[in-house]
Amino acid sequence: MKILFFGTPRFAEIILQGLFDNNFDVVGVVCQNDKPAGRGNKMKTPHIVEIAREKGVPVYQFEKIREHIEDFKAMDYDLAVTASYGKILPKSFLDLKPCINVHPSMLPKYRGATPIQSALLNGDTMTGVSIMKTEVGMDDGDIFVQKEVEILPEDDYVSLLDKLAKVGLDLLIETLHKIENGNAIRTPQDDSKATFVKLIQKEDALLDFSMSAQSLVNKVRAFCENPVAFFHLGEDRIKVYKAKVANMSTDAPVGQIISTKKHFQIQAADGVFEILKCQASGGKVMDASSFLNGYRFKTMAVSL
RNA sequence: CGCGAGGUAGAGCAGCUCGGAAGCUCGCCGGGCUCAUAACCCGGAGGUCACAGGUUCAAAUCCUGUCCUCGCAA
Repeated sequence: MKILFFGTPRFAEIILQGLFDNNFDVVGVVCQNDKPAGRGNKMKTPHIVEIAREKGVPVYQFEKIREHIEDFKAMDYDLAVTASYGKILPKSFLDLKPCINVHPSMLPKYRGATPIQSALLNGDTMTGVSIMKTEVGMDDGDIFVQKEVEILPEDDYVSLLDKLAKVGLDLLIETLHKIENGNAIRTPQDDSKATFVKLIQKEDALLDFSMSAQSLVNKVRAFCENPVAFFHLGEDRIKVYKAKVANMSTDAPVGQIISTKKHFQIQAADGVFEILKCQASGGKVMDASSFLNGYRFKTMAVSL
């Protein structure tokens, strides 16, 4: 069975690599265009391109899928597989050949672009992965199989994504075999239970200390890779990569920095938020003790 | 040529404006105090101040070039 793979970021990389490792016949990889990124706005090629090229698999970076329907018609493949491709596939493409999708949530919960972050933000203790038929609608196709995955308190976006991708790979392989053998069964989603999650904006990552300490920690966990939770301290912007709820209570006002000696602690609405790993503008990411060793506090209250 | 910050001991920083004996916090090693400790006290090791040129009696500090790291914006 010849597979045409669609996907761009890390989640897709893991799935694609897994397909290669299990000797699936991937005949092409479609991913997003090179984009100007970082300092100097140099063009950056998605990392998945390297993974594909290592295997000698052709890579297609189409700006608009619907303008390349003829190209797809000319390709020799049996099934399209998508894994966080990042764009909605047009009906004209979906009508060509069957297409299935790996979605990191227990559909119909968390349809949309940010299921992993949303589960963390909401403090969920369980999430999962679904393999489904790709349809024109947003993540609303029939489900082949799905499996729950536990979210541990210490999980963050990166660790959870890795877990979900691995489970997703297993489920995908299982489904591919069933499709090949003609015994795949799929069941419709219960649309009445569907929930949707939106793209993340940079401002969503601002830490508002009038929220609970746990929800602040959840924000840090959800955004640890991008855009990274942050707050303003005087003129500086501090990005927080890792944090926990400190087991203590004070009567300090919200946003007050409680300790800068051994611990970097800030008062939140209902408790104390402790920073474990952070970064100031222009500086490197460092653990709290290193940060506190050198940082010169000009103010002891977070700008709200 | 998008805007900006920075490279000084194992880590994080000050010193640079106004050139003139390398400092601070933490860690590490040794000793002391303590019922005890992430606490406290005393002592110690550890740095060609990113690299290369230049100016100077003298450069971490001034000038020129190179390499590297990072924040913002897209």
